[in-house]
Amino acid sequence: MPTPSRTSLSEIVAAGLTIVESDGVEGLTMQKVSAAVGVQPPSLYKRVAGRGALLRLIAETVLEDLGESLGSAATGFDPKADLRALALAFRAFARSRPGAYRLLFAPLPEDWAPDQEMFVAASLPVLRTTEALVGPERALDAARLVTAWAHGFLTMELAGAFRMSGDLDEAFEFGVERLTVSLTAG
Amino acid sequence: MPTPSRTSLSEIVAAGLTIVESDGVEGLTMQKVSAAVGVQPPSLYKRVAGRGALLRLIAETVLEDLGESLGSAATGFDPKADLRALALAFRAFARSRPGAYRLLFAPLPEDWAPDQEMFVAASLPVLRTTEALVGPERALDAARLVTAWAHGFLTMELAGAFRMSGDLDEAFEFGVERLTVSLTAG
DNA sequence: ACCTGAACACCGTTCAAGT
DNA sequence: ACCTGAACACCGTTCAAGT
Repeated sequence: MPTPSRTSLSEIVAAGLTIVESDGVEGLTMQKVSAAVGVQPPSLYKRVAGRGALLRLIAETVLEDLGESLGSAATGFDPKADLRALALAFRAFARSRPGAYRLLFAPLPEDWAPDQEMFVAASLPVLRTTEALVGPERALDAARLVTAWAHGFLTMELAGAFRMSGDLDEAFEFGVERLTVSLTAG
Repeated sequence: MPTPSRTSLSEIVAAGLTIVESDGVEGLTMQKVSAAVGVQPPSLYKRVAGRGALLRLIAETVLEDLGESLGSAATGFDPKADLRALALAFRAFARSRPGAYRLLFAPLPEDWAPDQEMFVAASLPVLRTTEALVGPERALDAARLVTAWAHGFLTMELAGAFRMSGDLDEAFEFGVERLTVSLTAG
């Protein structure tokens, strides 16, 4: 006699996302997730291979959201304006969902990092913009320069790693400007 | 009747550093540490407040090492050459000790992040170099641009986040060059 | 087919008891 | 003064048993 389903994979992922945001990656436990969806911990394993697999699913969801944010930030008309818009969208995303953002680059247990292609897909708007700026030859190097800077900046901002003195907004704008210059002067 | 000490704080930290390097931050358990120094887990609490405190001590050790690496990379004579040397030293450090490097920016449990001033101290060579390049006014913004890029690049390189196509060494050199240009053209 | 309780191997941490 | 074993509250995960 079949037992009626009391939860679903998407509900589990959604609950996990909420927990990651409030308690961080370390705070995501199968027990919290199971409690959030109204089930006992062992039942989760009917839908998810384990904690690592769940973290990957959550991270992939976040990557999709990030990709959408970036995708709608770039217009495709003015590459210099797009570069700035992408940077601002990136920062806005990380600041509004710091837990989710941190998950993307957190050292996940046992090779549960999200699929490589999902990172590529999410950063496609950046690659298109740098291609418009520096041409196809250097587009990838330029995209790496920009994304590395943006990611590093946000990681350090979220970690409070440079709250020394000075305005962080200004520091970010400084970065955008100089990067834009360096990619258009070449 | 006093029991003879069977270990020491420095031995514990050293053992922890080794474990972080081999097993990652998540892999550092008090049990592994205690086994490595030849003691029972509860004994560690005589010298260290807990796992978080130990991680902080380890991270501070790593920060000191990084600061030394950076400090000996810059000569102080040629700021442009120093910037490149700093970037290469930074990358060499992260690649030779990825576990230790990752620890620096890992989300540590409960506010156990290393002291703010230790980050500042470690990155002082970068600040001195950018000051020589762009002047005292913009030195901090410029240092943040460089360190954010370098940190972001290494985080993504270590995470395998952009092993797509293309040469990573080349991408790194591209970044150094463009950043140097952007900081000397202003 | 899905859920559950019990169980196992692991955690961090506390504490009374030993020397 | 330092160490230990026992204990506690928590983990992730497996599995036999229920419906």
